[in-house]
Amino acid sequence: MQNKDRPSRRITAAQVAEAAGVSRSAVSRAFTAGAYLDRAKREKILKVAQELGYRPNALAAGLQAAGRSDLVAIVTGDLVNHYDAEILARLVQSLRGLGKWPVVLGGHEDLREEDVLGVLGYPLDALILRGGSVAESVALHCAKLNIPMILSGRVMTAPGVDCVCCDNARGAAMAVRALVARGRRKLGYLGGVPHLSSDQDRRTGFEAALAEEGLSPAVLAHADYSFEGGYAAARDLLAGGAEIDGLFCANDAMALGVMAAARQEGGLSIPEDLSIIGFDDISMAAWPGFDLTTVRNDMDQTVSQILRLLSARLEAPGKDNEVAWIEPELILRGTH
Amino acid sequence: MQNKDRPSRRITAAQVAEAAGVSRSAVSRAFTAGAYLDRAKREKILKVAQELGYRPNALAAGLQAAGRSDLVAIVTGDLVNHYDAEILARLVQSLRGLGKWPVVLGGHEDLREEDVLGVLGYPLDALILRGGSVAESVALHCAKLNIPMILSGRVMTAPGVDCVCCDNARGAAMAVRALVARGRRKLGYLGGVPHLSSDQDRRTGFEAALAEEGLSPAVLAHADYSFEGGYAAARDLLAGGAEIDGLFCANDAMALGVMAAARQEGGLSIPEDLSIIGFDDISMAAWPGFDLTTVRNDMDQTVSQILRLLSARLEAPGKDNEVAWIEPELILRGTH
DNA sequence: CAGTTATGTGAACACGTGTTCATAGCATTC
DNA sequence: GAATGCTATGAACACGTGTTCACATAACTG
Repeated sequence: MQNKDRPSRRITAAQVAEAAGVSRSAVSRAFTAGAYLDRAKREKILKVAQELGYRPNALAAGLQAAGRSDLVAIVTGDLVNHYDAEILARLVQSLRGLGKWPVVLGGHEDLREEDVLGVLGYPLDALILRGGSVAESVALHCAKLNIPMILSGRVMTAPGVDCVCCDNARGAAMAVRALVARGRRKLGYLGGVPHLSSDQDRRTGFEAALAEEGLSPAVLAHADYSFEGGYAAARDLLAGGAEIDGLFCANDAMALGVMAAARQEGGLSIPEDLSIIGFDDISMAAWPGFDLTTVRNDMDQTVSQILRLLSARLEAPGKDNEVAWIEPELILRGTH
Repeated sequence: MQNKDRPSRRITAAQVAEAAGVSRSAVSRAFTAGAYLDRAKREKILKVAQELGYRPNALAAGLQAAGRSDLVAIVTGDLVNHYDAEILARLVQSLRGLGKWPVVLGGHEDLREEDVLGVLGYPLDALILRGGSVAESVALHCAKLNIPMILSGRVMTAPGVDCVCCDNARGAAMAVRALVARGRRKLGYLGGVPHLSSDQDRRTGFEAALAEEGLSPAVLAHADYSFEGGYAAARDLLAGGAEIDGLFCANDAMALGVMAAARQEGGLSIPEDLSIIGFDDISMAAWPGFDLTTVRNDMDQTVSQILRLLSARLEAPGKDNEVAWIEPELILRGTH
């Protein structure tokens, strides 16, 4: 039916060669920096190529030098969480700086493990996994395929797997000490999904720091990391008559929800009636009207460490796995 | 230096064939649904493949049947804008439903046109471009490469380019009428980047609707689509003594910033002293504490239209270009 | 001038797949 | 029993590129 030279096919180097009256090799060389090629010839080829709209097929090129496809998969957390969205933006930008192309997965609630495994069909330079519960299974497959994996927000010990993680327990302890220093004694913890290690670490850090002060938790609750979840949890706590004067939340979004509920449903003043500290330091936390005291889980550091580990791994694929710890920092604003 | 059969190379179909004692063709057939292959043989091959951790190389497979690489590039807007982040999340999820892999670009302020052109090196099934100012130039290159392009948030007439766009002027008019119905007469417009057509359309729609009511704009200002920008703009307006009783903002983030500034810097009550209406209806607009009246730029509809146009284009590459209009909807909450 | 080195060039190969082609065995049909 | 159709299989090809190889030619060097 269709012509053999149907225009819907992409222009190929051979066609450029024919049009320019040179060999196909010359065309390839024209697009390869530092290749031996007569200057005038190269210019002519590039001109013809531009006219025809030719561009070397990256798929074919990637097939060539196995082990450098320049594709990097990113499995991101739910983008409704602003922390994940901001991390992703920085990650995409930085990867481009390294000449890599990011293939993005996830970003919504229900990430299918099947999809993550599917992307491994591509000879990825690396897989960057943010948090998530599928890490173990994915790491196994990555190992067999010799695809480096970088885990962010969690620690895992496996060959070829590097990790970037915030010292969650320490961050939680900083929050506790700040609350205690303000005279708060009846402290609660509002966690997220309990089976995530980051949540567990923040909770145990909270409890340990509390114990050091000779205190015990007044409340241990959990929601779903969302503003709405934090709002609902706080409303339930207030309705249940929970007596707390300070609340440490496992992320900023929930903390903001708690603030809204405390003010609107409970008629409380913050921080007079209730101190609140969040975690992450998303850009929203600094907004006037929120002015949230929080534990910074530094995004710039996280991303730059991810990129450092990535570069190191690409340079020495067999090197020992490494864990880069991000030091939390307490950002004092107006809610504690 | 390194062994020819060094383990750092990906397992290939030929190796599986040798290990299973079959031909390489058989291995390929084992992974191809509906191919003639003895059932026992297929099972054996799949078993050996799993043991070796073999997975067909998607790059080589994509090279095979030209025109179906299953790669789709998404050029997203700044992910600090929650609207773009939420759209991206939905887009990524939906594309996976179509079996496509999204390569994501942008997400930050300074998108380099060079990057967008670079991704065209891959034989993309399509390029999805959100807003942006690089559309014309990119469309030209896409046309030459026969890569379908879908533009969202803007309209452009070019062969092979389909568009999804909100009726911005109509949305602005809805906001104006709602404000006038509330008795507001001194209305201002706070726009975003003035050279974007979406901003222009919202502004002209604002002015036209105002003219229909026999009014003229009290203020025409603009910021950068961010909360901080909205805050600063509102502060300046207040300091400059601008007399307005209603403000229509070109997106929700700025509207929220304006609210914060009006309350904190100007001591104003909303909506008693100043009515505010935003645009987009990001999830944050519904948060208690904000409760922002806004013009919904429906994300689900936008994404589903993008996917519909994508499917149609893939099915019939030569079909006429199409523009899908999204009808804006006024969401009445507490700030107008 | 002979000898070495640097520069150009096209043919051929390799990358790893999906698919066509030709062939063969086997079962079913008339 | 011959003819037909279906299933199964390996060899060979095509996809589009980067790079090596072999071989020229030109430019230096002593």
